[in-house]
Amino acid sequence: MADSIIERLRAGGKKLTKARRAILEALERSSVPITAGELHARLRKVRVPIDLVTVYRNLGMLQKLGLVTAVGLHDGQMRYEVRHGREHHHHIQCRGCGKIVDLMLCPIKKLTAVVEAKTKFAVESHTLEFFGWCPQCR
Amino acid sequence: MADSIIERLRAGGKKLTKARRAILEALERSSVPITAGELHARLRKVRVPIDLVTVYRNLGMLQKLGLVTAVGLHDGQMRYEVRHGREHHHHIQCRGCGKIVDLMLCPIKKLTAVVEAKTKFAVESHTLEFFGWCPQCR
DNA sequence: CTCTATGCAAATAATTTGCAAGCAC
DNA sequence: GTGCTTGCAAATTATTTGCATAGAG
Repeated sequence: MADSIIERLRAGGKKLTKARRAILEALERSSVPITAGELHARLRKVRVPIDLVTVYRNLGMLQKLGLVTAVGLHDGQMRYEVRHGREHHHHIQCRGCGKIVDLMLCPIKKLTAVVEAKTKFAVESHTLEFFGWCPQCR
Repeated sequence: MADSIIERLRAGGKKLTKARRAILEALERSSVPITAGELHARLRKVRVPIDLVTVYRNLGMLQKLGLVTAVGLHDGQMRYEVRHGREHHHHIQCRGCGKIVDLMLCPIKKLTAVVEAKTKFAVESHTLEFFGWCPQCR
């Protein structure tokens, strides 16, 4: 796990517990965003006796620190992925099998100024997700 | 309420009930997406005695028929807006007061071909939401 | 009349909160 | 030691489902 993550935790007055370390490592292992439940299941499979509540609490905290990003794919639950040290990107999910694929692109940056001019809002973030049918399902 | 909506309902084997008409009218009155709960509250305020369950069931059905669109703004609940007869667009929500404003723009159409080429998915839809701070809250 | 729609109660599912005990620093 | 953390139980919130009755076409 990157040193800078530990620094960011310290800067937020957070401690590096066993549970927390396991959560961060599991998140870093995943190439696509996963739900709190999936994360919890993966940890238990590796014999990390952790409570689901702890997973939720840590995901929330990591999000506030900007180390993790939440992704909502409209299926009733949130998914989370490491943000720290990874490039900003978006996703596409298959309507058939639910598979998620990273899309290493973002056409929004140039648009932010337009949005700010139109709305007078100070744009802080955005979400962009695609839905469709993967090669196997279509 | 537009005739074509009634036609679309009929085409789907749906009836035009009092509750359904009220839901559609309330949705058409709203300029921004609203939650099932908000919709329910507005109907009761106008003395339309309808059950929350009926609201949910109708929103789900209208979505399947393509008459309504679901918008997820990452705050634990879905919002819905009329799609039929309105132009495709996106939204921005204030992190402070929660206010939602329509953004009549969409930079994604041109991008769809790129995404399809990259992923081999057949892209069906997308979501794009902005978050930031409105003039009053920043 | 027939089939869809609704209300009411109850069930799910995801996520959050309270509190006492545990662990990092 | 002291304060952040965790586990366990319980509460919340959003949404869904079962079933008998009511209503549209």
